Amino acid sequence: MRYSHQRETIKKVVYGTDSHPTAEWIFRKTKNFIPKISLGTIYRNLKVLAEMGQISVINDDNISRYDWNTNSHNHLKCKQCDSLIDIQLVNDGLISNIKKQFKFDVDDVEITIIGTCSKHIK
Amino acid sequence: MRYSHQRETIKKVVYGTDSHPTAEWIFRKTKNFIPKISLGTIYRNLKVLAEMGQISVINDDNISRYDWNTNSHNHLKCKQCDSLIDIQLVNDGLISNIKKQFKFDVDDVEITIIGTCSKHIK
DNA sequence: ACAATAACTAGGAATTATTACTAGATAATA
DNA sequence: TATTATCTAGTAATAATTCCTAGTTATTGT
Repeated sequence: MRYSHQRETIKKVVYGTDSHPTAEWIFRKTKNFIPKISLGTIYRNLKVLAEMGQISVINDDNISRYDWNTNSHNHLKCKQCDSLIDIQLVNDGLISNIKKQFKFDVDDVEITIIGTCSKHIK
Repeated sequence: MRYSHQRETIKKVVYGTDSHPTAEWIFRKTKNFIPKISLGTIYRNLKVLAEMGQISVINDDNISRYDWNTNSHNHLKCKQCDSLIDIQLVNDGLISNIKKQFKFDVDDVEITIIGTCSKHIK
């Protein structure tokens, strides 16, 4: 893996937000630093960064979002403003329970809680 | 909403499997009954069936899968064979806890457990 | 049963997100 | 500094899904 200015810049952009941005958003932001960067470069580097475990990919309504936070965590998804909020749920017994009950080796637990965030509740 | 032979057939196809099929799979199956049906008709009717609450939509790796089971339930997703297995986890306190802790009105809790299913564990 | 009509369909074009391809640019190395 | 393997920009291709339209069909009132 060779150093690349593009990849480092993309990484900084992802690390600079909590907004779980899409590739398109990252593209627009990165263009502020490298105006001639192409969308293909964004996708290719997001993929390798994910493979290297430096960012994680979130699957939201058939579009990929990216997250600097690679620790296993969960999301509140607001239907009204479409935002994703990070939370940390503790599911102590869950993994061993699943393993016992279904003979299923757990790698990851994805929990997304869908509803309405505090901004829209009066 | 008018009766439509196409929609009824699509619904039967979805209700006839536990495999969480994609639109493409449903298209192929439905063609056995209505050879000239078009993919657009499949998508349009899957959408209205979902809006009517007669089927549910699962978001799996940026492709939509459909499920006759509209009760809130969870999935085990096997990395090896890419299958989705229905399970029912009880999260009693979770919803009221989320509401209290984050002032977030919960509509639905999506839990997908990713790993390796029993078929691949010797 | 029949005509009027609003909703539905087939077929294809358009859109969106993403990946693939290629000639030229650039980081690593000797 | 020359070599070379990897990377990029730009563009074409692909995949999933939605949109559009002329023609078809279920429904409703007669």
